[in-house]
Parts: sequence; structure tokens; C-alpha cells
Amino acid sequence: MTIAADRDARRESLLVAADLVVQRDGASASMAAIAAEAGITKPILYRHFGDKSGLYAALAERHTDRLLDALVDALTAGGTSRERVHRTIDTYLSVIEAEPQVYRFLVESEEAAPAKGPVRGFLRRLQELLAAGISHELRLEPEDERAGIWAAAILGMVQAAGERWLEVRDCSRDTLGSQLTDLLWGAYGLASAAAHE
Amino acid sequence: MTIAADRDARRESLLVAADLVVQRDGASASMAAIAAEAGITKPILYRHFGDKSGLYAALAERHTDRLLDALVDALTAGGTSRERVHRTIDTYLSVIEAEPQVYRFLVESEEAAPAKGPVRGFLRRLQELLAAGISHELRLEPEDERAGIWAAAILGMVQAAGERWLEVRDCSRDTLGSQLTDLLWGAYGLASAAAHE
DNA sequence: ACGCGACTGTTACCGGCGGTAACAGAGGAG
DNA sequence: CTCCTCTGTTACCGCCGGTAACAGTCGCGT
Repeated sequence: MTIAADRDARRESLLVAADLVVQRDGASASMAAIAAEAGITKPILYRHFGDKSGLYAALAERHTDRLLDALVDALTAGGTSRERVHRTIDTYLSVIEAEPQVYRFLVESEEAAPAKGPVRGFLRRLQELLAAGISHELRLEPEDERAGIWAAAILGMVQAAGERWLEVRDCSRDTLGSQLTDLLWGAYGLASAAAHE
Repeated sequence: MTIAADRDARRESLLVAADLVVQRDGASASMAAIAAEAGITKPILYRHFGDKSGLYAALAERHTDRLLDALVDALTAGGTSRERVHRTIDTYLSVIEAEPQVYRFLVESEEAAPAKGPVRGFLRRLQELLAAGISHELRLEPEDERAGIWAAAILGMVQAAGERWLEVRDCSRDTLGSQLTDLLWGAYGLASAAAHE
């Protein structure tokens, strides 16, 4: 029964084509353009993915799985707590540096998405994963609210700083990672205390 | 010459109507719907604002100016550095709590925007303002890269944590503000050190 | 061998969007 | 009275996401 395998292979090739178009045209790639790139027509896309958000969701999974794996590896490898955090941040930065278009597609698509953003699930997963990591790292009680809050906060912090860095590139990747780690370890409070005597 | 005043008054009424529709239909409000709400037709909107991003930019300014003023006030009022930061974060949170639709429109519109996001300027301004504040607060040299990095990072941190809070509402506004301030003052590093002995 | 159903692919269309051209009335200046 | 500008309209364009309806093709049971 190669029929299912054929379907999967076809689906794969469609996703590869969609990837090409998204990286070329940005997040506003049209379904017709993707179909043309794949050498087929629109209804085939719709038969495979339902609608545009379905395609985007499938496209997102291709990348998020890799990214999540890489982050988990960085977070669970050895070293002090601070080293692990720094390494994880650097992993994230290296990914968005290597594939900025993919990153932009993942975090800032939404655009014409219907109702619930499909890609949003990625940030959710990442956030929950990070919350679990923090909870374990800090040996927090499961009901401690700080894990969730800090997971969202740290995620937003790294993401915003990474986005700005992609645009202005005013320091090396390693410097940025160090500054962010410092910030988490209270550098702002320290600098503030030092400035006021 | 009341002609200019008339134009401005008209423009104001159009913006009020646009505000209504945006808060009702979300960020995907159509130009036709806004025109209908204002009791006129599309070309008038286009004569006043050029295109959709122009309208959105004008609409954004109405709110960002208020928000920026409030944040500046909170940041420059008295108290210790920590108190000022906490108060500024709380100001931000209280604004997004009071007008979540407006907030969503400001930070996550983009959607069908052409080329450069018009609303993006708001985050830019906020970021620069915060960078200047940090630079002053910490008495940093003007060329110190940390001001820009940390401004973006802190902004993203508060924004992401605020967005999550709007959805799950798992703690009081004051608690959230305190947790975020703690985080900036090194609570994560401290908790990590405590957990590992 | 034949027909028949399932599947893949196509063309051609729909409604709605952002955006614009072209026309219709209203009021002041000569 | 005429012309000219300024405001408002209708009616249209091109593009998008999404779909209905039709055409070819392959494997299957009889």
C-alpha cells in the first residue's frame, strides 16, 4: 500500500516548495504562488492542508521541532545553571541568525490567519517547555506561579532582544547572549545600585 | 479660514469611528466597514489617510502618545530605582488591562500591512525612550551597547509576560509586576543559586 | 475485455478585500 | 451667468483565499 507513502512524499514536496516561496516572498506568500512553485494548482494544496492556516501550521512544525530539540539539548546539557542558560540563549540566537526568514515566518506571521493563529502553538509549547525547565531548575513547587510568568518573560526578552539584534547588529552574538544572561542574573539591579553610589 | 479646522475635525471623527470598528471587529477591520461606521464612503478615508497603513498609523498615535506620557511620568517620578521600575511596569500593565483591544491592535496588528509595519514605530519609540531612560538611570556612556539591548529585552519581557497574563490571569496585577521587577533584580540567579545549595 | 468507482488534476468561478478613476453637486470669485 | 475648486458619490480594477464542477487515469471485480 504505497498510497499513503505517496501522499506523504507529495505532502513533503509541497512543504519544500512552500518553504522556498515563503523564504523568497516573506510571510505574505500567496497560495497561488506556492502552488505554482510546486508545479501544481491551488485545489491540490487545499486538499492536502485544508486552508492557508493548515499549510502554515504544517510548515511551522517542520522547523519548530528542530528548534525545540536544539533548545532542550542546550538546556539539559552539563555545566552550571548560568552556563546552561547562556548556552540555550546562544542556541536560540544562532538559529535565528542562520535562518532569519524562517524565524520571522514563525513568530510574526499571523497576518491573514483566520481566528486562532496556528503558529501561536509553537510559542505555547516553547513556553510550557521552558516553564517546566525553570520549575525543575529552581526546584519550585508545581503550583508556584513564578515558573509560568518567568518562562513567558524570559522568552519575550530573548525574542525581542534577538529581533532587535537581527536588525541593528550592534554587537557579536556571544556578547548579546552574555548581556542577556547578565540581565537575568540581576545585572540591571547591580548596575542601578552602583550608579546610585 | 475654518477650512483647515473643518478638515481636522472631520479627521478626528473618522478616527473615532475607526476606533469603534477596530475595537468591535479586531485588527482585521475593513476600510469599507470603517467608512460605513463613519457614515461616509471609502474614497473619503483614502483622501484623508492615503492608505490603510496611514489610517492605522494615525489611529496608533492617538493611543501611543497617552501611553508614552504615562510611562515617562512613572519612570521619572520619585522613589528608588526599583520602585520606579516597578511603578513603570505596573503602569504598562494597567493600561493593557484597561484597554486590551487597543493594546492588541497596537502591538500585534501588522497583518495586511504593506511593506513596513506602520505601528511598528510605536515599539521603536518606546524602545528608544526606554534606552535613554536606562542610559540615564545607570549613568552609562552614550556608546554603551547595553542600553539598547536591555531596553529591547525588558520591553519584550514585560510585553510577553503581560500578554500571557491577559490570557491566563493567574495572579494579581501587582503580583505580576513584582515578579517581573524581581526578575530584573536577579531573582532568577538567586533562586538558581539557592536551589543548587 | 469491459465497465465502474475512486482518486488526482484541471478550469473557472465566487465573494471580499485594498485601492482608484470618473463623474455629480455646491458654493465662492470674476 | 460662468467657471473652478472641493466634497462626495458610484462603479470599477486586480488580487486574494477558497470552492464547485468537470476531465483524465488507474486498478478492480465480474
